[in-house]
Amino acid sequence: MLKSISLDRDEGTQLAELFRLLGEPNRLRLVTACLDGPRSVGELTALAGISQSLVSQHLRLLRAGRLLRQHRAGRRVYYDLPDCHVRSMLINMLEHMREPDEGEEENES
Amino acid sequence: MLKSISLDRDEGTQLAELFRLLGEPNRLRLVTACLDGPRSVGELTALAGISQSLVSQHLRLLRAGRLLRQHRAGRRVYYDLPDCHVRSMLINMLEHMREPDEGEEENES
DNA sequence: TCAACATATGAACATCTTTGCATATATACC
DNA sequence: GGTATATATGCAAAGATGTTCATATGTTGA
Repeated sequence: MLKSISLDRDEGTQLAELFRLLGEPNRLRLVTACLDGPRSVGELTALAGISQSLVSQHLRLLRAGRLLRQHRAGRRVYYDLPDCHVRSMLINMLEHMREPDEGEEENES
Repeated sequence: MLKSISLDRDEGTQLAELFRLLGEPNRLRLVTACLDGPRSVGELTALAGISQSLVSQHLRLLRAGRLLRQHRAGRRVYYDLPDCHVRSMLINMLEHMREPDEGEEENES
C-alpha cells in the first residue's frame, strides 16, 4: 500500500503521461473495452467505431504507457489490462464524475 | 459503490475530459499540491515553479472540471479537492506506475 | 511460393493546447 | 479616493496531438 502521496518532479511527469493517455476518448474506450477480458484488434475496431489504422495507433501508445498488454494468438493480436490498478482507478473517477456538485460556493455579492 | 464499469458514449467522453485535465504535468502538480490541504494561488505558484498567470489559467480549467474547488479568504483564493475520489485514484495510478513490469511477453523467435 | 487476412507503421495535415505577455478585476489598508 | 497586493483573463505564437491515407509487416493455409 501507499501511505501518502508525495510526487517528485519525475514521477509527476510520468504520472501525467499516463493520464494524458487516458484523456483521449477513443483511447479511453479502447481501455474500457478491455475491462471484461482480452479483445482482439478487430473487435476493438468494431467496438470503438474508428478505423483500424487509428485503433492501432492508439493501441501502440497505450502499450508504450503500459496501460494495455499485447499478446498474439494465431493471426490475431489480443489486448488486455496488465493489473487491477487501472480498473479501480477508472471506478474512482467514474464515481467522482457521477457525484452531484458539492462545493460550488457561488460568490454573488 | 459501483459493481461494473459500462460507459456509454457520453460518460466516456466526460471521463476522458477529466483524465485530460490531469494529463498535463503542471496541472497534475497543482492538484497533488492540494492533497495535504487548501493552498492559495500564491503558494501554488511557488510550488509549481511556473508563472502566476499560467497557474491561474490551469486552475480555471481544473475548477471547470470540478477537480479543484475554490474559496476566498480575504484577498487570497484557496483551492482544495472536492472529494476523496481524486485522492484514491491518484494513489492507484501511482501504484500502477511504480509497479515493475509484469506482462512484457517478448516475442523473439 | 502465392493469395488472403490481421495488424502495424510512416508521413502529411488539420486541430487543439499550452504558454507568455500585457492587462483587468478584486480586496485590503492608508 | 488612491495605492499595493492577490488573482484572473484575452489574445497571439509556438508547440503538441489526433486523424487519414497509403503502405508495410506478419500469419495462415493452399
